[in-house]
Amino acid sequence: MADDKKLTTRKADFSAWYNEVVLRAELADYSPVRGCMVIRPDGYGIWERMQRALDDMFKETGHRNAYFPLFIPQSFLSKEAEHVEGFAPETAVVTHGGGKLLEEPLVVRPTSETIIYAMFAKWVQSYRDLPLLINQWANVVRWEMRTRLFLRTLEFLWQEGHTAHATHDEAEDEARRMLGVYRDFMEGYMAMPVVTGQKTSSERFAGALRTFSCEAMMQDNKALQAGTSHNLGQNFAKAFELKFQTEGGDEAFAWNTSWGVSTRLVGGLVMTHGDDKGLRIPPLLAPTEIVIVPIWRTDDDKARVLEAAHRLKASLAEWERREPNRLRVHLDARDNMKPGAKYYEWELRGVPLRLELGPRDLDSNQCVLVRRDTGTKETVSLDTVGEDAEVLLEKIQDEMLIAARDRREANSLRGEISWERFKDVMEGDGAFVYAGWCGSEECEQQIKEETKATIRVLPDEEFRSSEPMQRCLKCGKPSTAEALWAKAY
RNA sequence: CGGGGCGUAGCGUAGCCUGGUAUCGCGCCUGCUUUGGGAGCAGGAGGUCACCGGUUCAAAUCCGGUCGCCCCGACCA
Repeated sequence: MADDKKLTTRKADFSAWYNEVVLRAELADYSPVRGCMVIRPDGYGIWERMQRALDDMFKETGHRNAYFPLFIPQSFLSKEAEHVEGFAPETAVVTHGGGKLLEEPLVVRPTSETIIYAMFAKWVQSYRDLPLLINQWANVVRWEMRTRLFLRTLEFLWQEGHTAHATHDEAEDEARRMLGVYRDFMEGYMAMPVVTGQKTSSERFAGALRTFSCEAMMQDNKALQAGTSHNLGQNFAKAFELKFQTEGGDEAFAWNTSWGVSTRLVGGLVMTHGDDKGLRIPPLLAPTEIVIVPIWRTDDDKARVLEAAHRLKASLAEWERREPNRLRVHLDARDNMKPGAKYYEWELRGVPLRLELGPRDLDSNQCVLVRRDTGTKETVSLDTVGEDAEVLLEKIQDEMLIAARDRREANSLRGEISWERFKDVMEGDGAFVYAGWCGSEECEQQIKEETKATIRVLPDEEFRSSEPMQRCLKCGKPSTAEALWAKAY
């Protein structure tokens, strides 16, 4: 009986643990359609908070939201050679409408570059129309072979930013800027540290000049590509006649960028912070930050504790915290469950702070605050609980990021590494390995075949090792770039 | 698409080999006692045994087929 209440541990089976947490914390459920998922209110609540934060950041950097159609004429996809090659195999295609065969099949968007740049071409005539900075929140469909809740489903929710610029350098700056926005969000809100850098040509987005990525380490030491930003060069502009007149009167193709993050981030959150008790949600993304669990013994106690708990909830919800928005508080007044059972449930659901309130507390005008991340308890006065809770939530947010970064660094390897040792590491517990690379696709490919590890990114300077790499991990020839190797989702 | 596993109540399962009234736990409903780390007792509701066909007096069980899901690989955010 105790057994089916316990989660599979991360150590015993990380993949099973992940599925159980997602299902039992009610983030999502399997749907009647293969490979598709239903995002339940607790999961969607996290996504909504992610959306809100990201959307504000996009607006601050000058972008505006728009919406483009779900259906894309099949011919559009074919206009950019690499793009069609990359995405055609995984598209869903509508061939019939209203019972009739369509003249041209419609692809359900796997991503919207083609239809968006076709529209940009209509809207841009002059350099004065640039830059054009657009974002859309949408669903997309990719017919994947194998799916996993949040990490890879046939349909998923995301945002895709699409911009057009007058010069290569402006586009490059934009792609870089948005990668930075992603990083700020992932670290600041998700408490999920990332390594940023550039993808090698084999991992580059289909149709892009350069792809930049944020890579996060999950608790099984595998990498999760959490967000990408692409400098598309003029590839799509040329395919869709996205031209403008320059200041000097010449005609030129625009330079594009695109960048996106998806509901996959929710999966990343689970695998970054979850523990063997369940989910741990960083306060800034938690739909509920504080759960009040009232405790009573007698009917008299029950009445006065519940009354006090309602008042406490109201006063916490009114608390004028320094950051915008009020404390998000839930009172668990269910009377058919004992407090202990409630504790387990809210721990599973990942609410960052639990507030216990019982007769003894009331008698001394106090309550108990329990942190979900560390399990530590502290007793605080009811007169100051709003401020105490606010301070504690900020602390939890900060310390979750520190803990996640410490874990990543503890599982990262730097410096000279032999090929044999590298293989052992990848066969064993896995790691982020910073190692030299000769720059050849052959070595990259061989390493992937032999170890399943891939180059996640050629890391940006701040992540690179203090000593430059001398030799390629595989072939021993002089290294041309430091690479971050890991197995990936 | 290859390999493996599985479809029995809301969830998890036993039964299948050897055909004969559908098993248990959790959850749910009612009542009483409980409530500071997963409550107890009593009573109760809930099932086209994935689907189609066959064999048989009789099929969850045997035979044939179909569908679906999960896990592991090749593809990918």
